[in-house]
Amino acid sequence: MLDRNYLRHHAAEVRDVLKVRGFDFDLDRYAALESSRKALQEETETLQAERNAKSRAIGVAKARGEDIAPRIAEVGDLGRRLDDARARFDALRGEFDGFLEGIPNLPDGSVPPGDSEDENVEIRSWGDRTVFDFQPQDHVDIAGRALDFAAAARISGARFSIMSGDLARLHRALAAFMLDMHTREHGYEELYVPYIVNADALKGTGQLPKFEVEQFGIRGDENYYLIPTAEVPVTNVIRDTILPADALPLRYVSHTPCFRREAGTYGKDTRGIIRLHQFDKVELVQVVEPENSWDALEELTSHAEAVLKRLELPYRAVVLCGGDLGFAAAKTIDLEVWLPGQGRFREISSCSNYLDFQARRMMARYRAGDGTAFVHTLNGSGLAVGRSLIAVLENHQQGDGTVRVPEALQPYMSGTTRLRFEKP
RNA sequence: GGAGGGGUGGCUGAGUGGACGAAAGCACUGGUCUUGAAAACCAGCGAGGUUAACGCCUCCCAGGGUUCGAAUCCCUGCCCCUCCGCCA
Repeated sequence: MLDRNYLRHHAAEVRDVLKVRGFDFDLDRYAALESSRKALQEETETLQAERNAKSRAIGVAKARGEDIAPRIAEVGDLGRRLDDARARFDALRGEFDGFLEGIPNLPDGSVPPGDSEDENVEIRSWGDRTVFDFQPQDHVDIAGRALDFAAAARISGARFSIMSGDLARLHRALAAFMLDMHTREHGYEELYVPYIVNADALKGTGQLPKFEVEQFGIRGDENYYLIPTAEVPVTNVIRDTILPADALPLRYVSHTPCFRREAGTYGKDTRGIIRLHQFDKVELVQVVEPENSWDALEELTSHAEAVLKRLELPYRAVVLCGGDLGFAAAKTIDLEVWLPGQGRFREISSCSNYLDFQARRMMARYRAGDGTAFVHTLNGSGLAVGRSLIAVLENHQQGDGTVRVPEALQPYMSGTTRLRFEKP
């Protein structure tokens, strides 16, 4: 949610900045809503003030033992007029709130223009694209019988998977490794959180009301949803709170499954486990003082990068262009890992600074000097576990059909250095 | 699932339908005193909206209702606690 007060004085500027992300801010509608708001608020509050004054006078008169009947008569239809004004004001406010909730965050000045991911800008890269002296396979062929889509389809449907044996174990090892690294080396506190959240939580982080179709709702209960990312429960930990200044920064890491409808992606990434309705992710969340959030974005991104390096996976970092930027983010740096099976870089982490956009929706504040101020929130994948699994399989495959277990993962695999998966 | 008891500021906790955004204590901030600190004393101290400002408005879990007037009375929901039952 944008700052209403800022919007009031910089509406035209906001419209121009939002063009960077291809959002059309309706200045006329905004002006109309704002002027109605002002008129209705004034009318309502004037009537309230009048009612308060008269009621108070009745109280005083009664205490003195005077006859209050004439005073009550004087109130007349004030109550009805007030109810009427308030009803109109409430209706307008609902409309206004809906309008404001639908406005995405302002992109930072450093966000490059562009309409699609093709216009994202690479800012750095690490490692060389893996080369093979044999014909590399993709993760589906490497994993062989350890990946069962047919059974998953029978149980659940398309875009689900079942992993077995060493593959399931490798998946678990990746998550455990990431959690340990972030808690022991990067100063994050591990959180175990609910996988089902209410609508307010999703509203707080910005998935609702605009992206309802991408969420899995719980049947029979409009208010409950499966989490699309740990960002939702973890960031909402601070909803409706005023944190003491010395509590910041908060650094949380959480491993959860993520559930996404993947609406609008039919026919895309249908092979393998690149895009599923359910996948695991280790998520990093930071809550910081406003002046530190840009440094925090760099830091958080470097924490995610550290995982890729330790797993010996070549990657590049790109800044998302305006058109590719998520609704709530002011700036996002994606980490893309090299996938030999696809011959291209694919997103494996998305690190964003939301500034006070989420904090404003969540009413998450801290004590700053005399008063309170909204915190800044950030998050990033550290990393997506399923895609990390793909990357390990494809980058560390050997000519003899085995997969080398990177040294960092070996302690989590009882020292195993090579994996061999049964072929169908 | 059954029975009962509760939700009031950062915390504890008073609050009779009328001067209550709300006693008191703790915590916190400033001051006096002190070589310094502690103690004591004095003062300040919830959040949000709106306004150029004075001010006005809203908020005592949430939503309805009664009333000239609701923290207070009524209804519904949510959450917490205790006991019983069930359960991993």
